[in-house]
Amino acid sequence: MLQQTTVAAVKPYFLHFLDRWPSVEQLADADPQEVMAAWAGLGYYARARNMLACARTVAAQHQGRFPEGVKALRCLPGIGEYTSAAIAAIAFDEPVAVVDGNVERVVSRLYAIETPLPAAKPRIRDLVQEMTPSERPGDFAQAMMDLGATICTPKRPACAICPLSAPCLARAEGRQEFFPVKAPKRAKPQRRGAAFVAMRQGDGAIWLRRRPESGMLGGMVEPPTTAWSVKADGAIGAESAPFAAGWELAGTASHGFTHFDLTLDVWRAVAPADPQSDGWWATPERLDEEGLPTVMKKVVAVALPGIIFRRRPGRAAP
DNA sequence: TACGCGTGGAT
DNA sequence: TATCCAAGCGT
Repeated sequence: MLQQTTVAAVKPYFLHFLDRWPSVEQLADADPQEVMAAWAGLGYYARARNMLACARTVAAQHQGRFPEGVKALRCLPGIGEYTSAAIAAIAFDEPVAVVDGNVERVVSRLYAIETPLPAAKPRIRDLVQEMTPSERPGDFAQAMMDLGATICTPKRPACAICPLSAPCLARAEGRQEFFPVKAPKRAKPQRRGAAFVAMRQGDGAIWLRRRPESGMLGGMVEPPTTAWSVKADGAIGAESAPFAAGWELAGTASHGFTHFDLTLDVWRAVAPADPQSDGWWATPERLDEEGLPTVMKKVVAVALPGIIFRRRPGRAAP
């Protein structure tokens, strides 16, 4: 959960998952759709699929206990170089280099590394491996990460109280804010599409479907949307709807993803009882449990201004 | 190696 | 408002 995600965002999800699936075996036996719904709002949904696959592997092939050693850990789904090293060092006392974004920043300043990231990663990993003590390597790893998170921060690092200020080469030159050097990132393209929110007469249930397992929002629930194409001028027409109905334009929903910005035209209609399309009806009370990703909650909110999503772990309803 | 992959808080 | 960035991974 903590991969590329802050502790504050993760905490309520983590507590809920531990409560709902307290052991590796229980998670391994979980309903995948329920796991995806429980992850909704946390982002990077491949992590949820990987975590479930990881639990199944640990349960089936390792008697429900995580294997010791970075190499065995590294073979598990969703556990890469950082996570395998963190588990090995913190849980199994293995003196391996644990390098996350915080440590990259600390070390790049400590040695004033001019090579841009991510090209500098191998060099940083070697330096951290040299620094890692054989005694309490897990505490060392967490101390380095916490140093980066609380003192050696991206903006305005607190060098005055930093235990590494004396040997820090960047600090000596007064250039700490210029590290780490990063490769330039490309501009975010704009994309456009349409979403179709169909309501059933009577109970106001909404027509939903599940997205393909791979790709954007893989395995997540949505009101039907078109493909998201390179931005064109003007609204996308109701002829793109998954079924015929009295579609009317309700507005637009915008959402920024990591690598593009999306604008969706939101169409609304009272639909036939049987749309003759892949999907299912979800009543307003059930919408929370369906676990819509954030962009889809925005879509529904545009179509139905009265709707309120409650179960966003740890956050007030919008 | 470079890119695809979410979301929300801080500045 | 715009930008950055967070306990990265898989392909």
